[in-house]
Amino acid sequence: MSLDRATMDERVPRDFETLRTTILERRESLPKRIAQIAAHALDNPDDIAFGTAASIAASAGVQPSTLIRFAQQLGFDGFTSLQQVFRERLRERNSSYDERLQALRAKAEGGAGHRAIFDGFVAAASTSLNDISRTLDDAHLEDAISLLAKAETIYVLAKRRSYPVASYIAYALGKLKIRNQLIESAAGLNAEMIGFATPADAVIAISFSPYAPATIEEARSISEQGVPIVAITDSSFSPLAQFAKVWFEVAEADFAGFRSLSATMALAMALTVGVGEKRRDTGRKRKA
Amino acid sequence: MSLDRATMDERVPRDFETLRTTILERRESLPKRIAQIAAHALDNPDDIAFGTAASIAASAGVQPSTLIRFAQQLGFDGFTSLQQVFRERLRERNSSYDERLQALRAKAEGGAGHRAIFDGFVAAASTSLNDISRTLDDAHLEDAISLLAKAETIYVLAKRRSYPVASYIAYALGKLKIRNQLIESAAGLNAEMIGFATPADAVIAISFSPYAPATIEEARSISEQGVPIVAITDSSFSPLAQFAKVWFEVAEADFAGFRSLSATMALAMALTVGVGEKRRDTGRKRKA
DNA sequence: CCTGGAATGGAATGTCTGCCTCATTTTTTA
DNA sequence: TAAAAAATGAGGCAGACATTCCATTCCAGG
Repeated sequence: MSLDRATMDERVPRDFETLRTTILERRESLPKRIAQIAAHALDNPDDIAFGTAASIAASAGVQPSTLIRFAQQLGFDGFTSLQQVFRERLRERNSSYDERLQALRAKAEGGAGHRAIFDGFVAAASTSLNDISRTLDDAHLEDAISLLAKAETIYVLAKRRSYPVASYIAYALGKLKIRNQLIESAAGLNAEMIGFATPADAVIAISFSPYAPATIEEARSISEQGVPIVAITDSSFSPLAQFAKVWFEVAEADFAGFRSLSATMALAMALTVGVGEKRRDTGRKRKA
Repeated sequence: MSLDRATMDERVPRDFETLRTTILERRESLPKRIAQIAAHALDNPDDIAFGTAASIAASAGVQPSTLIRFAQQLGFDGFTSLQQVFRERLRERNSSYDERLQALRAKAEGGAGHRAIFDGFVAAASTSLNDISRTLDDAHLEDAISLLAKAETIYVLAKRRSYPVASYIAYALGKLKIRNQLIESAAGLNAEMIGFATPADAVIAISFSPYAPATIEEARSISEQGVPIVAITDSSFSPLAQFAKVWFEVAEADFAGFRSLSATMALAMALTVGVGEKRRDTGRKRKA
């Protein structure tokens, strides 16, 4: 009993990723019905893991025998061995994101020592990132970037808890050679600084509850001068929202009374780099 | 055809969590062999999902018929329906952390528009958090917190990219009523400020490659005064590490040339709140 | 110590499984 | 266009499967 060389030389994919890559590589060269199964398999891996050859074949619209031929073509000795790979994928895949977070939170609440505190902040940051990734509105992002990209100078306005974000935005804008002005409260010259802003400029204002009165006041004053504002805040009732042309609602999780900044940071970076890219593109177009 | 009332009234657990709870509730009242299976099922849910009645029974050390009786006792009409619940659990559990990150990264690389940039930063932040969660040394954390908790004044030293973290630490320490001094470069009075520090104080210094020369220089000068330093940096070759009593290696992922700050932030928060807690505890002990 | 009923073990059963084979169709090659 | 090769469909078969049934064991109550 001897298998032909081609079959023997072929390494049988033992893990899902390899299998996936193999299938995608050969996609073009596969017979019609086999390709049909290949597509179905990659689209519904869970069905392959749990179904029977007959049920899978039916839902892929082919004969069971074709399914077996598909498996054999990949180097498996039958459908069952192929199925093992799909099952292993479910079995070995890490605990879900939620389970991981739950574990972290459990450690943070029940755990002793300072490691628990650390875990709590990591969990809060992860949760925040997860939330914003789900809820961020693409259109708002585009609008905000367009608005900021047109500005001559970008003013960055934030106090207290939000100030670290503002300082990072200022740093990043500087690195991208985008003219910007961080409005700090240090020297008490904010009113004068704000006075320089014109409708050709733009503002990134960041404030979360409890809103720093100074931030609100400055935002009002600068919006009355006709300067468009992009706001990052935490609810639609935020006083910042009413002054803003575009505003983002960012819900940050908190731990030990300190809210995370990770989601706000990610958004801030996206805005900054987005503006940088947009300016480069526009610049190129103008030159051309 | 009529089922007896007891069976009819009993709601069949349709999801894994309900099933789990039900089993744990009845644990005491279950016959020996059935309990044996119950324990095995909750300990090896994946095996129940994939195995056959015979294989599961064997690995639990019972007869297949007992397995079926177990399922029926829970209100299922057979082993197969019970198995569905275990399979559903695997099917519905969210895609793994890695898959989620890969998807984000894929979108960030392949995707168009500014959403891709945002996804990239979220992915970088998640990766960083994940990494630090794995690699952070609990002992270092304890050491650093002890060191900082004893300090009369905590000096916070960071420039450029790390400055946002420093400003957040300063903000948080302030909220916790812990005396601290942020060393900014603004007024050029850093040397004088540093001169005030004594060995009874402590420093949190943050710097990543390319290390801001000023930060290094100030760290050196302050350590020569005998002030202990807790450093957050990115490699053991960092010039900061040599001056530090305790140092943390934080590997931040980057996107579009900007490194994430999320891991550093989480660590910074943990240090800050950890010091706050330690001080409260010590205060209580002293009073008592 | 007996006894009735529940719990358990193990073999019997009928269904369904994966896989093979072979006839038929489609595609490729000459 | 004819012949050869590959791909496909469909039925059949051996084995594995979940389940049932019945004999045996265990255990509480008298």
